[in-house]
Amino acid sequence: MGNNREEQRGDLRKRLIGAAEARIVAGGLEGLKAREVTADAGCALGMLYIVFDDLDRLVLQVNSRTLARLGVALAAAVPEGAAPKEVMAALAQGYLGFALNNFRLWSALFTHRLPHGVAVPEWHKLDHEVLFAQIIAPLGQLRPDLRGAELQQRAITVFAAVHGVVMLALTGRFFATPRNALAGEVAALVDAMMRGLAG
Amino acid sequence: MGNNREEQRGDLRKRLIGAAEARIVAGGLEGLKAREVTADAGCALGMLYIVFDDLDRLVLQVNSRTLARLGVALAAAVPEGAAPKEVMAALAQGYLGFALNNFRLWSALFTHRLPHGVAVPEWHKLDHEVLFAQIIAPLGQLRPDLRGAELQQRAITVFAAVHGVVMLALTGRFFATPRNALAGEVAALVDAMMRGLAG
DNA sequence: CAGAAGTGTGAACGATGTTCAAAAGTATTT
DNA sequence: AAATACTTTTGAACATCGTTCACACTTCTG
Repeated sequence: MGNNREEQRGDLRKRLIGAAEARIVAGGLEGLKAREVTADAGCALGMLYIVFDDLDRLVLQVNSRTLARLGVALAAAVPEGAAPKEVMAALAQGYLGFALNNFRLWSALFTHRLPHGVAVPEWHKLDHEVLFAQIIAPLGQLRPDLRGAELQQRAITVFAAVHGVVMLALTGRFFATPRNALAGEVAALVDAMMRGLAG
Repeated sequence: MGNNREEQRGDLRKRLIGAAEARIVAGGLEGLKAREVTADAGCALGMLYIVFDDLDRLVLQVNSRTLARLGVALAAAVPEGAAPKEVMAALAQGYLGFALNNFRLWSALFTHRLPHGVAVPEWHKLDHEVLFAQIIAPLGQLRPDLRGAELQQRAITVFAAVHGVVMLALTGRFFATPRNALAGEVAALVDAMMRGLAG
């Protein structure tokens, strides 16, 4: 328990982020209310707007934590010394697994929007590198002709394709992809992309 | 101009949908306000809740119109008598073009959410078939082993992959895919998927 | 034309994010 | 230790939403 003011402020910061995360896990992004989260954290309503600028910035903090956890989960999903194609397949399945196991936190990453005209802070943008960082190396092996910005861009595209399949299956309210078919579809997509790329 | 009550009600319905569409085009989904849209349509606030159940149902009507237009745009994007791979490439570019040219209406298709526990009406679900309907035939030619539900499922996956790339590039607030690189990335993705599938 | 039935209205309600004057707490000075 | 200046916290008040519903108005019926 911190004694001086800085430590107490830091404590409150953590309590607010934790409470917000719990509320999102329990009821999704739209279940996050300023009054509830401050009550959970044991502070007055106004403190939220002193510690963070507004509710949106608090969500950004939760999202950054989720991204960090996602990075760890992806790294853990790749077997040691696997071939590039196997790394890709493992990363895709790891991504799908994380989305399934942390559905509401993962969903908040992509459904949260800042108000019009408000830019995403730079520190938060950088946290999104985990989404494609581990794709770059194996993709570079499959496509030695791609380098630097081009390679990174293609890695983003590969991620986006897998993400699209997972996203539409899990949050799309139209044509339902059955859960038991989802892993197979993701595998088929990655396999096709990799075979086509390496072709 | 309708004279009897049914016709007047139908007129109001159309005016409300048109006004809602215009508001979404002008300011996105979150720029759609009940008071503004009823003022635009020239009726009292309460009429919105008599003609439609609530604001969400009105958005569903706008989205259905957008989907219908998307279907037309996709059909127009495919050249006569093209080979399956070319049809796929043309559909993907057509989809990207529609998203770019109708950004806010297209965006509303995927960012709009119903409240927790409210199911999407069946008639609206069916309107989403245009998203993958035209993919089925060429995909079936490339993969004669896939049939029926499996083929349709794979078509959905192919659409979802392309959609993911377009979505993240256009609405993702992280890693920006430059606009001039987007068409090339989509083309590369479709090419890789098709080569891998047919391989 | 009187009354019944149906239709349209917009003030009022409840929920929500945000602000800010005042209260409570802490540090500094005398 | 008391008085004063400064900082931190509080929660009532505000503005903006979607939504409702008692009432006014219109149209049909006898």
